[in-house]
Amino acid sequence: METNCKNCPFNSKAAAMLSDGSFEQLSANHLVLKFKKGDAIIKQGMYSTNVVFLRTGLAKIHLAGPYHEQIVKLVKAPTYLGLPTTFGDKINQYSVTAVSEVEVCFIDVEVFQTILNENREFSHEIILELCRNELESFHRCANRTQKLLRGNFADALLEFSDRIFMSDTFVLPLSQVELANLVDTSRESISRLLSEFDKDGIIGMKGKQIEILDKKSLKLISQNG
Amino acid sequence: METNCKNCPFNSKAAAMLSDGSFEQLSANHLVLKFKKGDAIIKQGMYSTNVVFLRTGLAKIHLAGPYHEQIVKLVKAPTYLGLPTTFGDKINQYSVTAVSEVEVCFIDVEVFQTILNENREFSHEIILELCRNELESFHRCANRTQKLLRGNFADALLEFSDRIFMSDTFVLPLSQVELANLVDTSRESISRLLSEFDKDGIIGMKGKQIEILDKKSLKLISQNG
DNA sequence: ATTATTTTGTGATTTGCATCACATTGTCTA
DNA sequence: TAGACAATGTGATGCAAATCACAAAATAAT
Repeated sequence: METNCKNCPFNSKAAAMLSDGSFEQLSANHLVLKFKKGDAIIKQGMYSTNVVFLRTGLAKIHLAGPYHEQIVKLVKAPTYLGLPTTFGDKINQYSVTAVSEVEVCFIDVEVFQTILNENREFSHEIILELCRNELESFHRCANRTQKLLRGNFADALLEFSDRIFMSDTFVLPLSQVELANLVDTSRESISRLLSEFDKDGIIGMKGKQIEILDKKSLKLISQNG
Repeated sequence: METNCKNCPFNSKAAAMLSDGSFEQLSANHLVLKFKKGDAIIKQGMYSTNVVFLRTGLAKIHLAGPYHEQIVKLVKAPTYLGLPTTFGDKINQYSVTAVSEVEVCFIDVEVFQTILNENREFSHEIILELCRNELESFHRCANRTQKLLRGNFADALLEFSDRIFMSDTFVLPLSQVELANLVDTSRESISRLLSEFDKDGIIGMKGKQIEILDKKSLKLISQNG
C-alpha cells in the first residue's frame, strides 16, 4: 500500500530539455533573477504573465487554506513553476517562496507558448511533467489524510533526505511552523516529534542540523502509525 | 480564505474540443464502450495503452492509500481519464470505476499522441486541463486536511448538488463507505452526519434520495467547523 | 419466499492531537 | 551589548472523531 519514489513512473526531464534545441530563442527572451531565502517569487492573487523556471535552489509552493497557509510541497531546481496560473486567467493561484538562495528565469507566457507550439518534444515533456504532478498530488493527499502524524513527519524527513538534499545530513529548510503547515499539524507537535525522534536515536539533532541515524526505523514509522 | 468553484479560474473545454476539427481522425481509431455502475473502467496497476474519454455518466477516481482505498474525486462527463498513466510507463496509477451507467471511448495513445502533435489548440487545451487539475488538487487537499469533518462533508454535498447533478435533489451516487473514503472519515461518521443534517432540516433524506433544503446553512458549515 | 450478505443507524469508549499556557532559547537590531 | 521579538521546548487539558459493538434495514442470492 505504501507509495514512494520507487513507485513513481516518471523522472523529471522537461526542465532540463530547454538547454537543448530551443534554448536560443528562449535565452533572448528571459530574465534571470536571484532571490534570497524568504523572498516571494510568485504571490498568490497577483497578476502575472510569466512562467517561472527555477534554475537553482529550493522553494516552497504554498497557498491560503481555509484556516491557515498550507505548504503544498518543497520543490527543487530544476523545475517550472506557475504554469497553471499563467495559462489560466493570469492570476497566480498559489505562492512560491524561496527557501534557499535561488535563481529563477522569468519567461513571458507568449514566448513560452511559442516554444510550446514549435517544439513538440518540449510540449510533450511539459504534459508529462503536469501528469506527474497530478499523480504526485493524489498520492501525497491520500497519504497526508490517511497517515497519522508520526508517519507524515517521517515522510517529510525522508523526503528531505532522499529527494531534496540526497544526503543523510542536512539543515532543516523550514521552521517548525512551516513544517507544521507542510505536514498538517501544530507547531508543538513538530517540536515534540523532533525531540522524540532525537531521544530515540532515529535522528541526531543540533539546532536545525539534522542527521538521519536510523532510516530503517523512519521507514517503519512512515508505514505504521 | 474559502476556496470554491467561484475562485476557479478555469472552465472545462478540452473535452468538448475533439468534436471540432480533429474528430474525424479520431473516430476511426477509437472504441466506444458502455459500463454499468460499479464496473472498473481503469484498474490501478494494470498495463494500458489507451487514453479514456468519458463521454457520458459519472465515475470515481480512486487509488490505494496506505490504509484504505481513497476516492480522489467524482468526475462527470465529458472528461479525459488516464492521461498520467498512458503517458508514463503505461501502468495505471489510479483506478476509475463507473458510478452510473457510463459511455467511454478508448483511444490508443499513439493516436492520441498524433492528434496532440498535429493540433496545437487541442494540446493547449490538454495542458490547460492538466493545470486546472493540479490547482484543483492543491485546493482540495488543503481543504480536506484543514477543515473539520462537518465542513468537508458539507462540501461534498454542495459539490454533488452544484457541480455533479446541478440540482437540489439527487440520489447519493456513493455508498456511505465510499463517502467516507471521499471525505476521509469513518462510515459511522457519515451516517451520523446525514442523520444530523436531516434532523436539522438542512437536507431532506428518504433512503439515498437527497434534497438540499438549506444551502445557506450548508455553506456556513463548509466555512466553519 | 427465505436465507444470506451487504448496507446503515446509534450508543459507549478510547485516543491522537490541538489548544492553552508558559518557560527558554535563539536572532535581529538599535 | 542590551533589549526586543521570533522560534522553540514541554506540561496540562479538552475535544473531534476513530473505533468497538451491536441492532436494524435493505439487497442480493438461492
